[in-house]
Amino acid sequence: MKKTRNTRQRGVILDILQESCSHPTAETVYREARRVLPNISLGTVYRNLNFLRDQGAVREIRPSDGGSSRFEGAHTPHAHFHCVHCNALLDIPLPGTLGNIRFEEEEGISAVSLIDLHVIGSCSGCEGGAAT
Amino acid sequence: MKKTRNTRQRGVILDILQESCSHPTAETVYREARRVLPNISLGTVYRNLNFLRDQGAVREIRPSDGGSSRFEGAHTPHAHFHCVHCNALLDIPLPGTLGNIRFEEEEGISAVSLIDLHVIGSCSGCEGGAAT
DNA sequence: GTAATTGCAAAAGATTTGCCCCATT
DNA sequence: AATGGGGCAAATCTTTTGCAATTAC
Repeated sequence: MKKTRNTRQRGVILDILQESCSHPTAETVYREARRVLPNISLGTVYRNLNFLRDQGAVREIRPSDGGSSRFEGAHTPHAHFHCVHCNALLDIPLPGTLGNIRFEEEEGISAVSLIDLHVIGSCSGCEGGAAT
Repeated sequence: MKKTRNTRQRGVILDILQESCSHPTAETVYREARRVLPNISLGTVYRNLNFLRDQGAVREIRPSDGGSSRFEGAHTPHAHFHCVHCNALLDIPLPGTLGNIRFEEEEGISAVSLIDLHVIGSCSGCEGGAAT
């Protein structure tokens, strides 16, 4: 395998994700990163996000409502709650019962590597309010 | 509310989705539709897919691995299995236990409108095989 | 007749990539 | 010094949109 280097850019990007709990988009990570490295480019941010994702250091979340990907430092398995009004993304526990389900016994499934659960609704900040 | 019309294009698109079980992309729906309506445009396909989705007649699935959206005729709630090797998308039952979980009791959640469960792994056709 | 809808083509976003230079090892 | 990685900009890909012409009602 090819060896990787510890560049300042990569470190900064990883730091940002590990310290954030807002699940930023690539663009947001970019803006954050520029405060530390004013010359960093968006392409570099994307390349590193993909790299870190492939290494398992970062997780990419694709909102089911069609916005851009959001990222988080990878920690223990959990699910996500997505507020349709304000677009907030919250970590929530992964229901334990999902771990007991033998999806492999379903017709057509051979092995399961990941369970991705998105709960969509309205967050406390937005209450039941229907945003136009 | 504004009134809608039953155009041939819209009907054909809905038919395609209701008869397919492969969860086609917009592009694929477009190719299918052209067999019946050779002049239909991709823009029309997108407009109608969005329209039908908003009416609840069609469901849009955004693969967590970053491909384009896929569509299905809306039927009873179910989850999806996504094969990382061949990209197949299969309907699987939504685990009943999820219905019992009171996500609203989680910190920050006020109301839940939809549960989106994606199980990712390898399908029977691909077995454990690692595709390059 | 009227307004919703289409086809076409251009536009908009998001993400990727080529290329050449620079920095890490 | 060797080469992985960065910066910049152009390219890609998917999806949306403006507009004039068309069609369902």
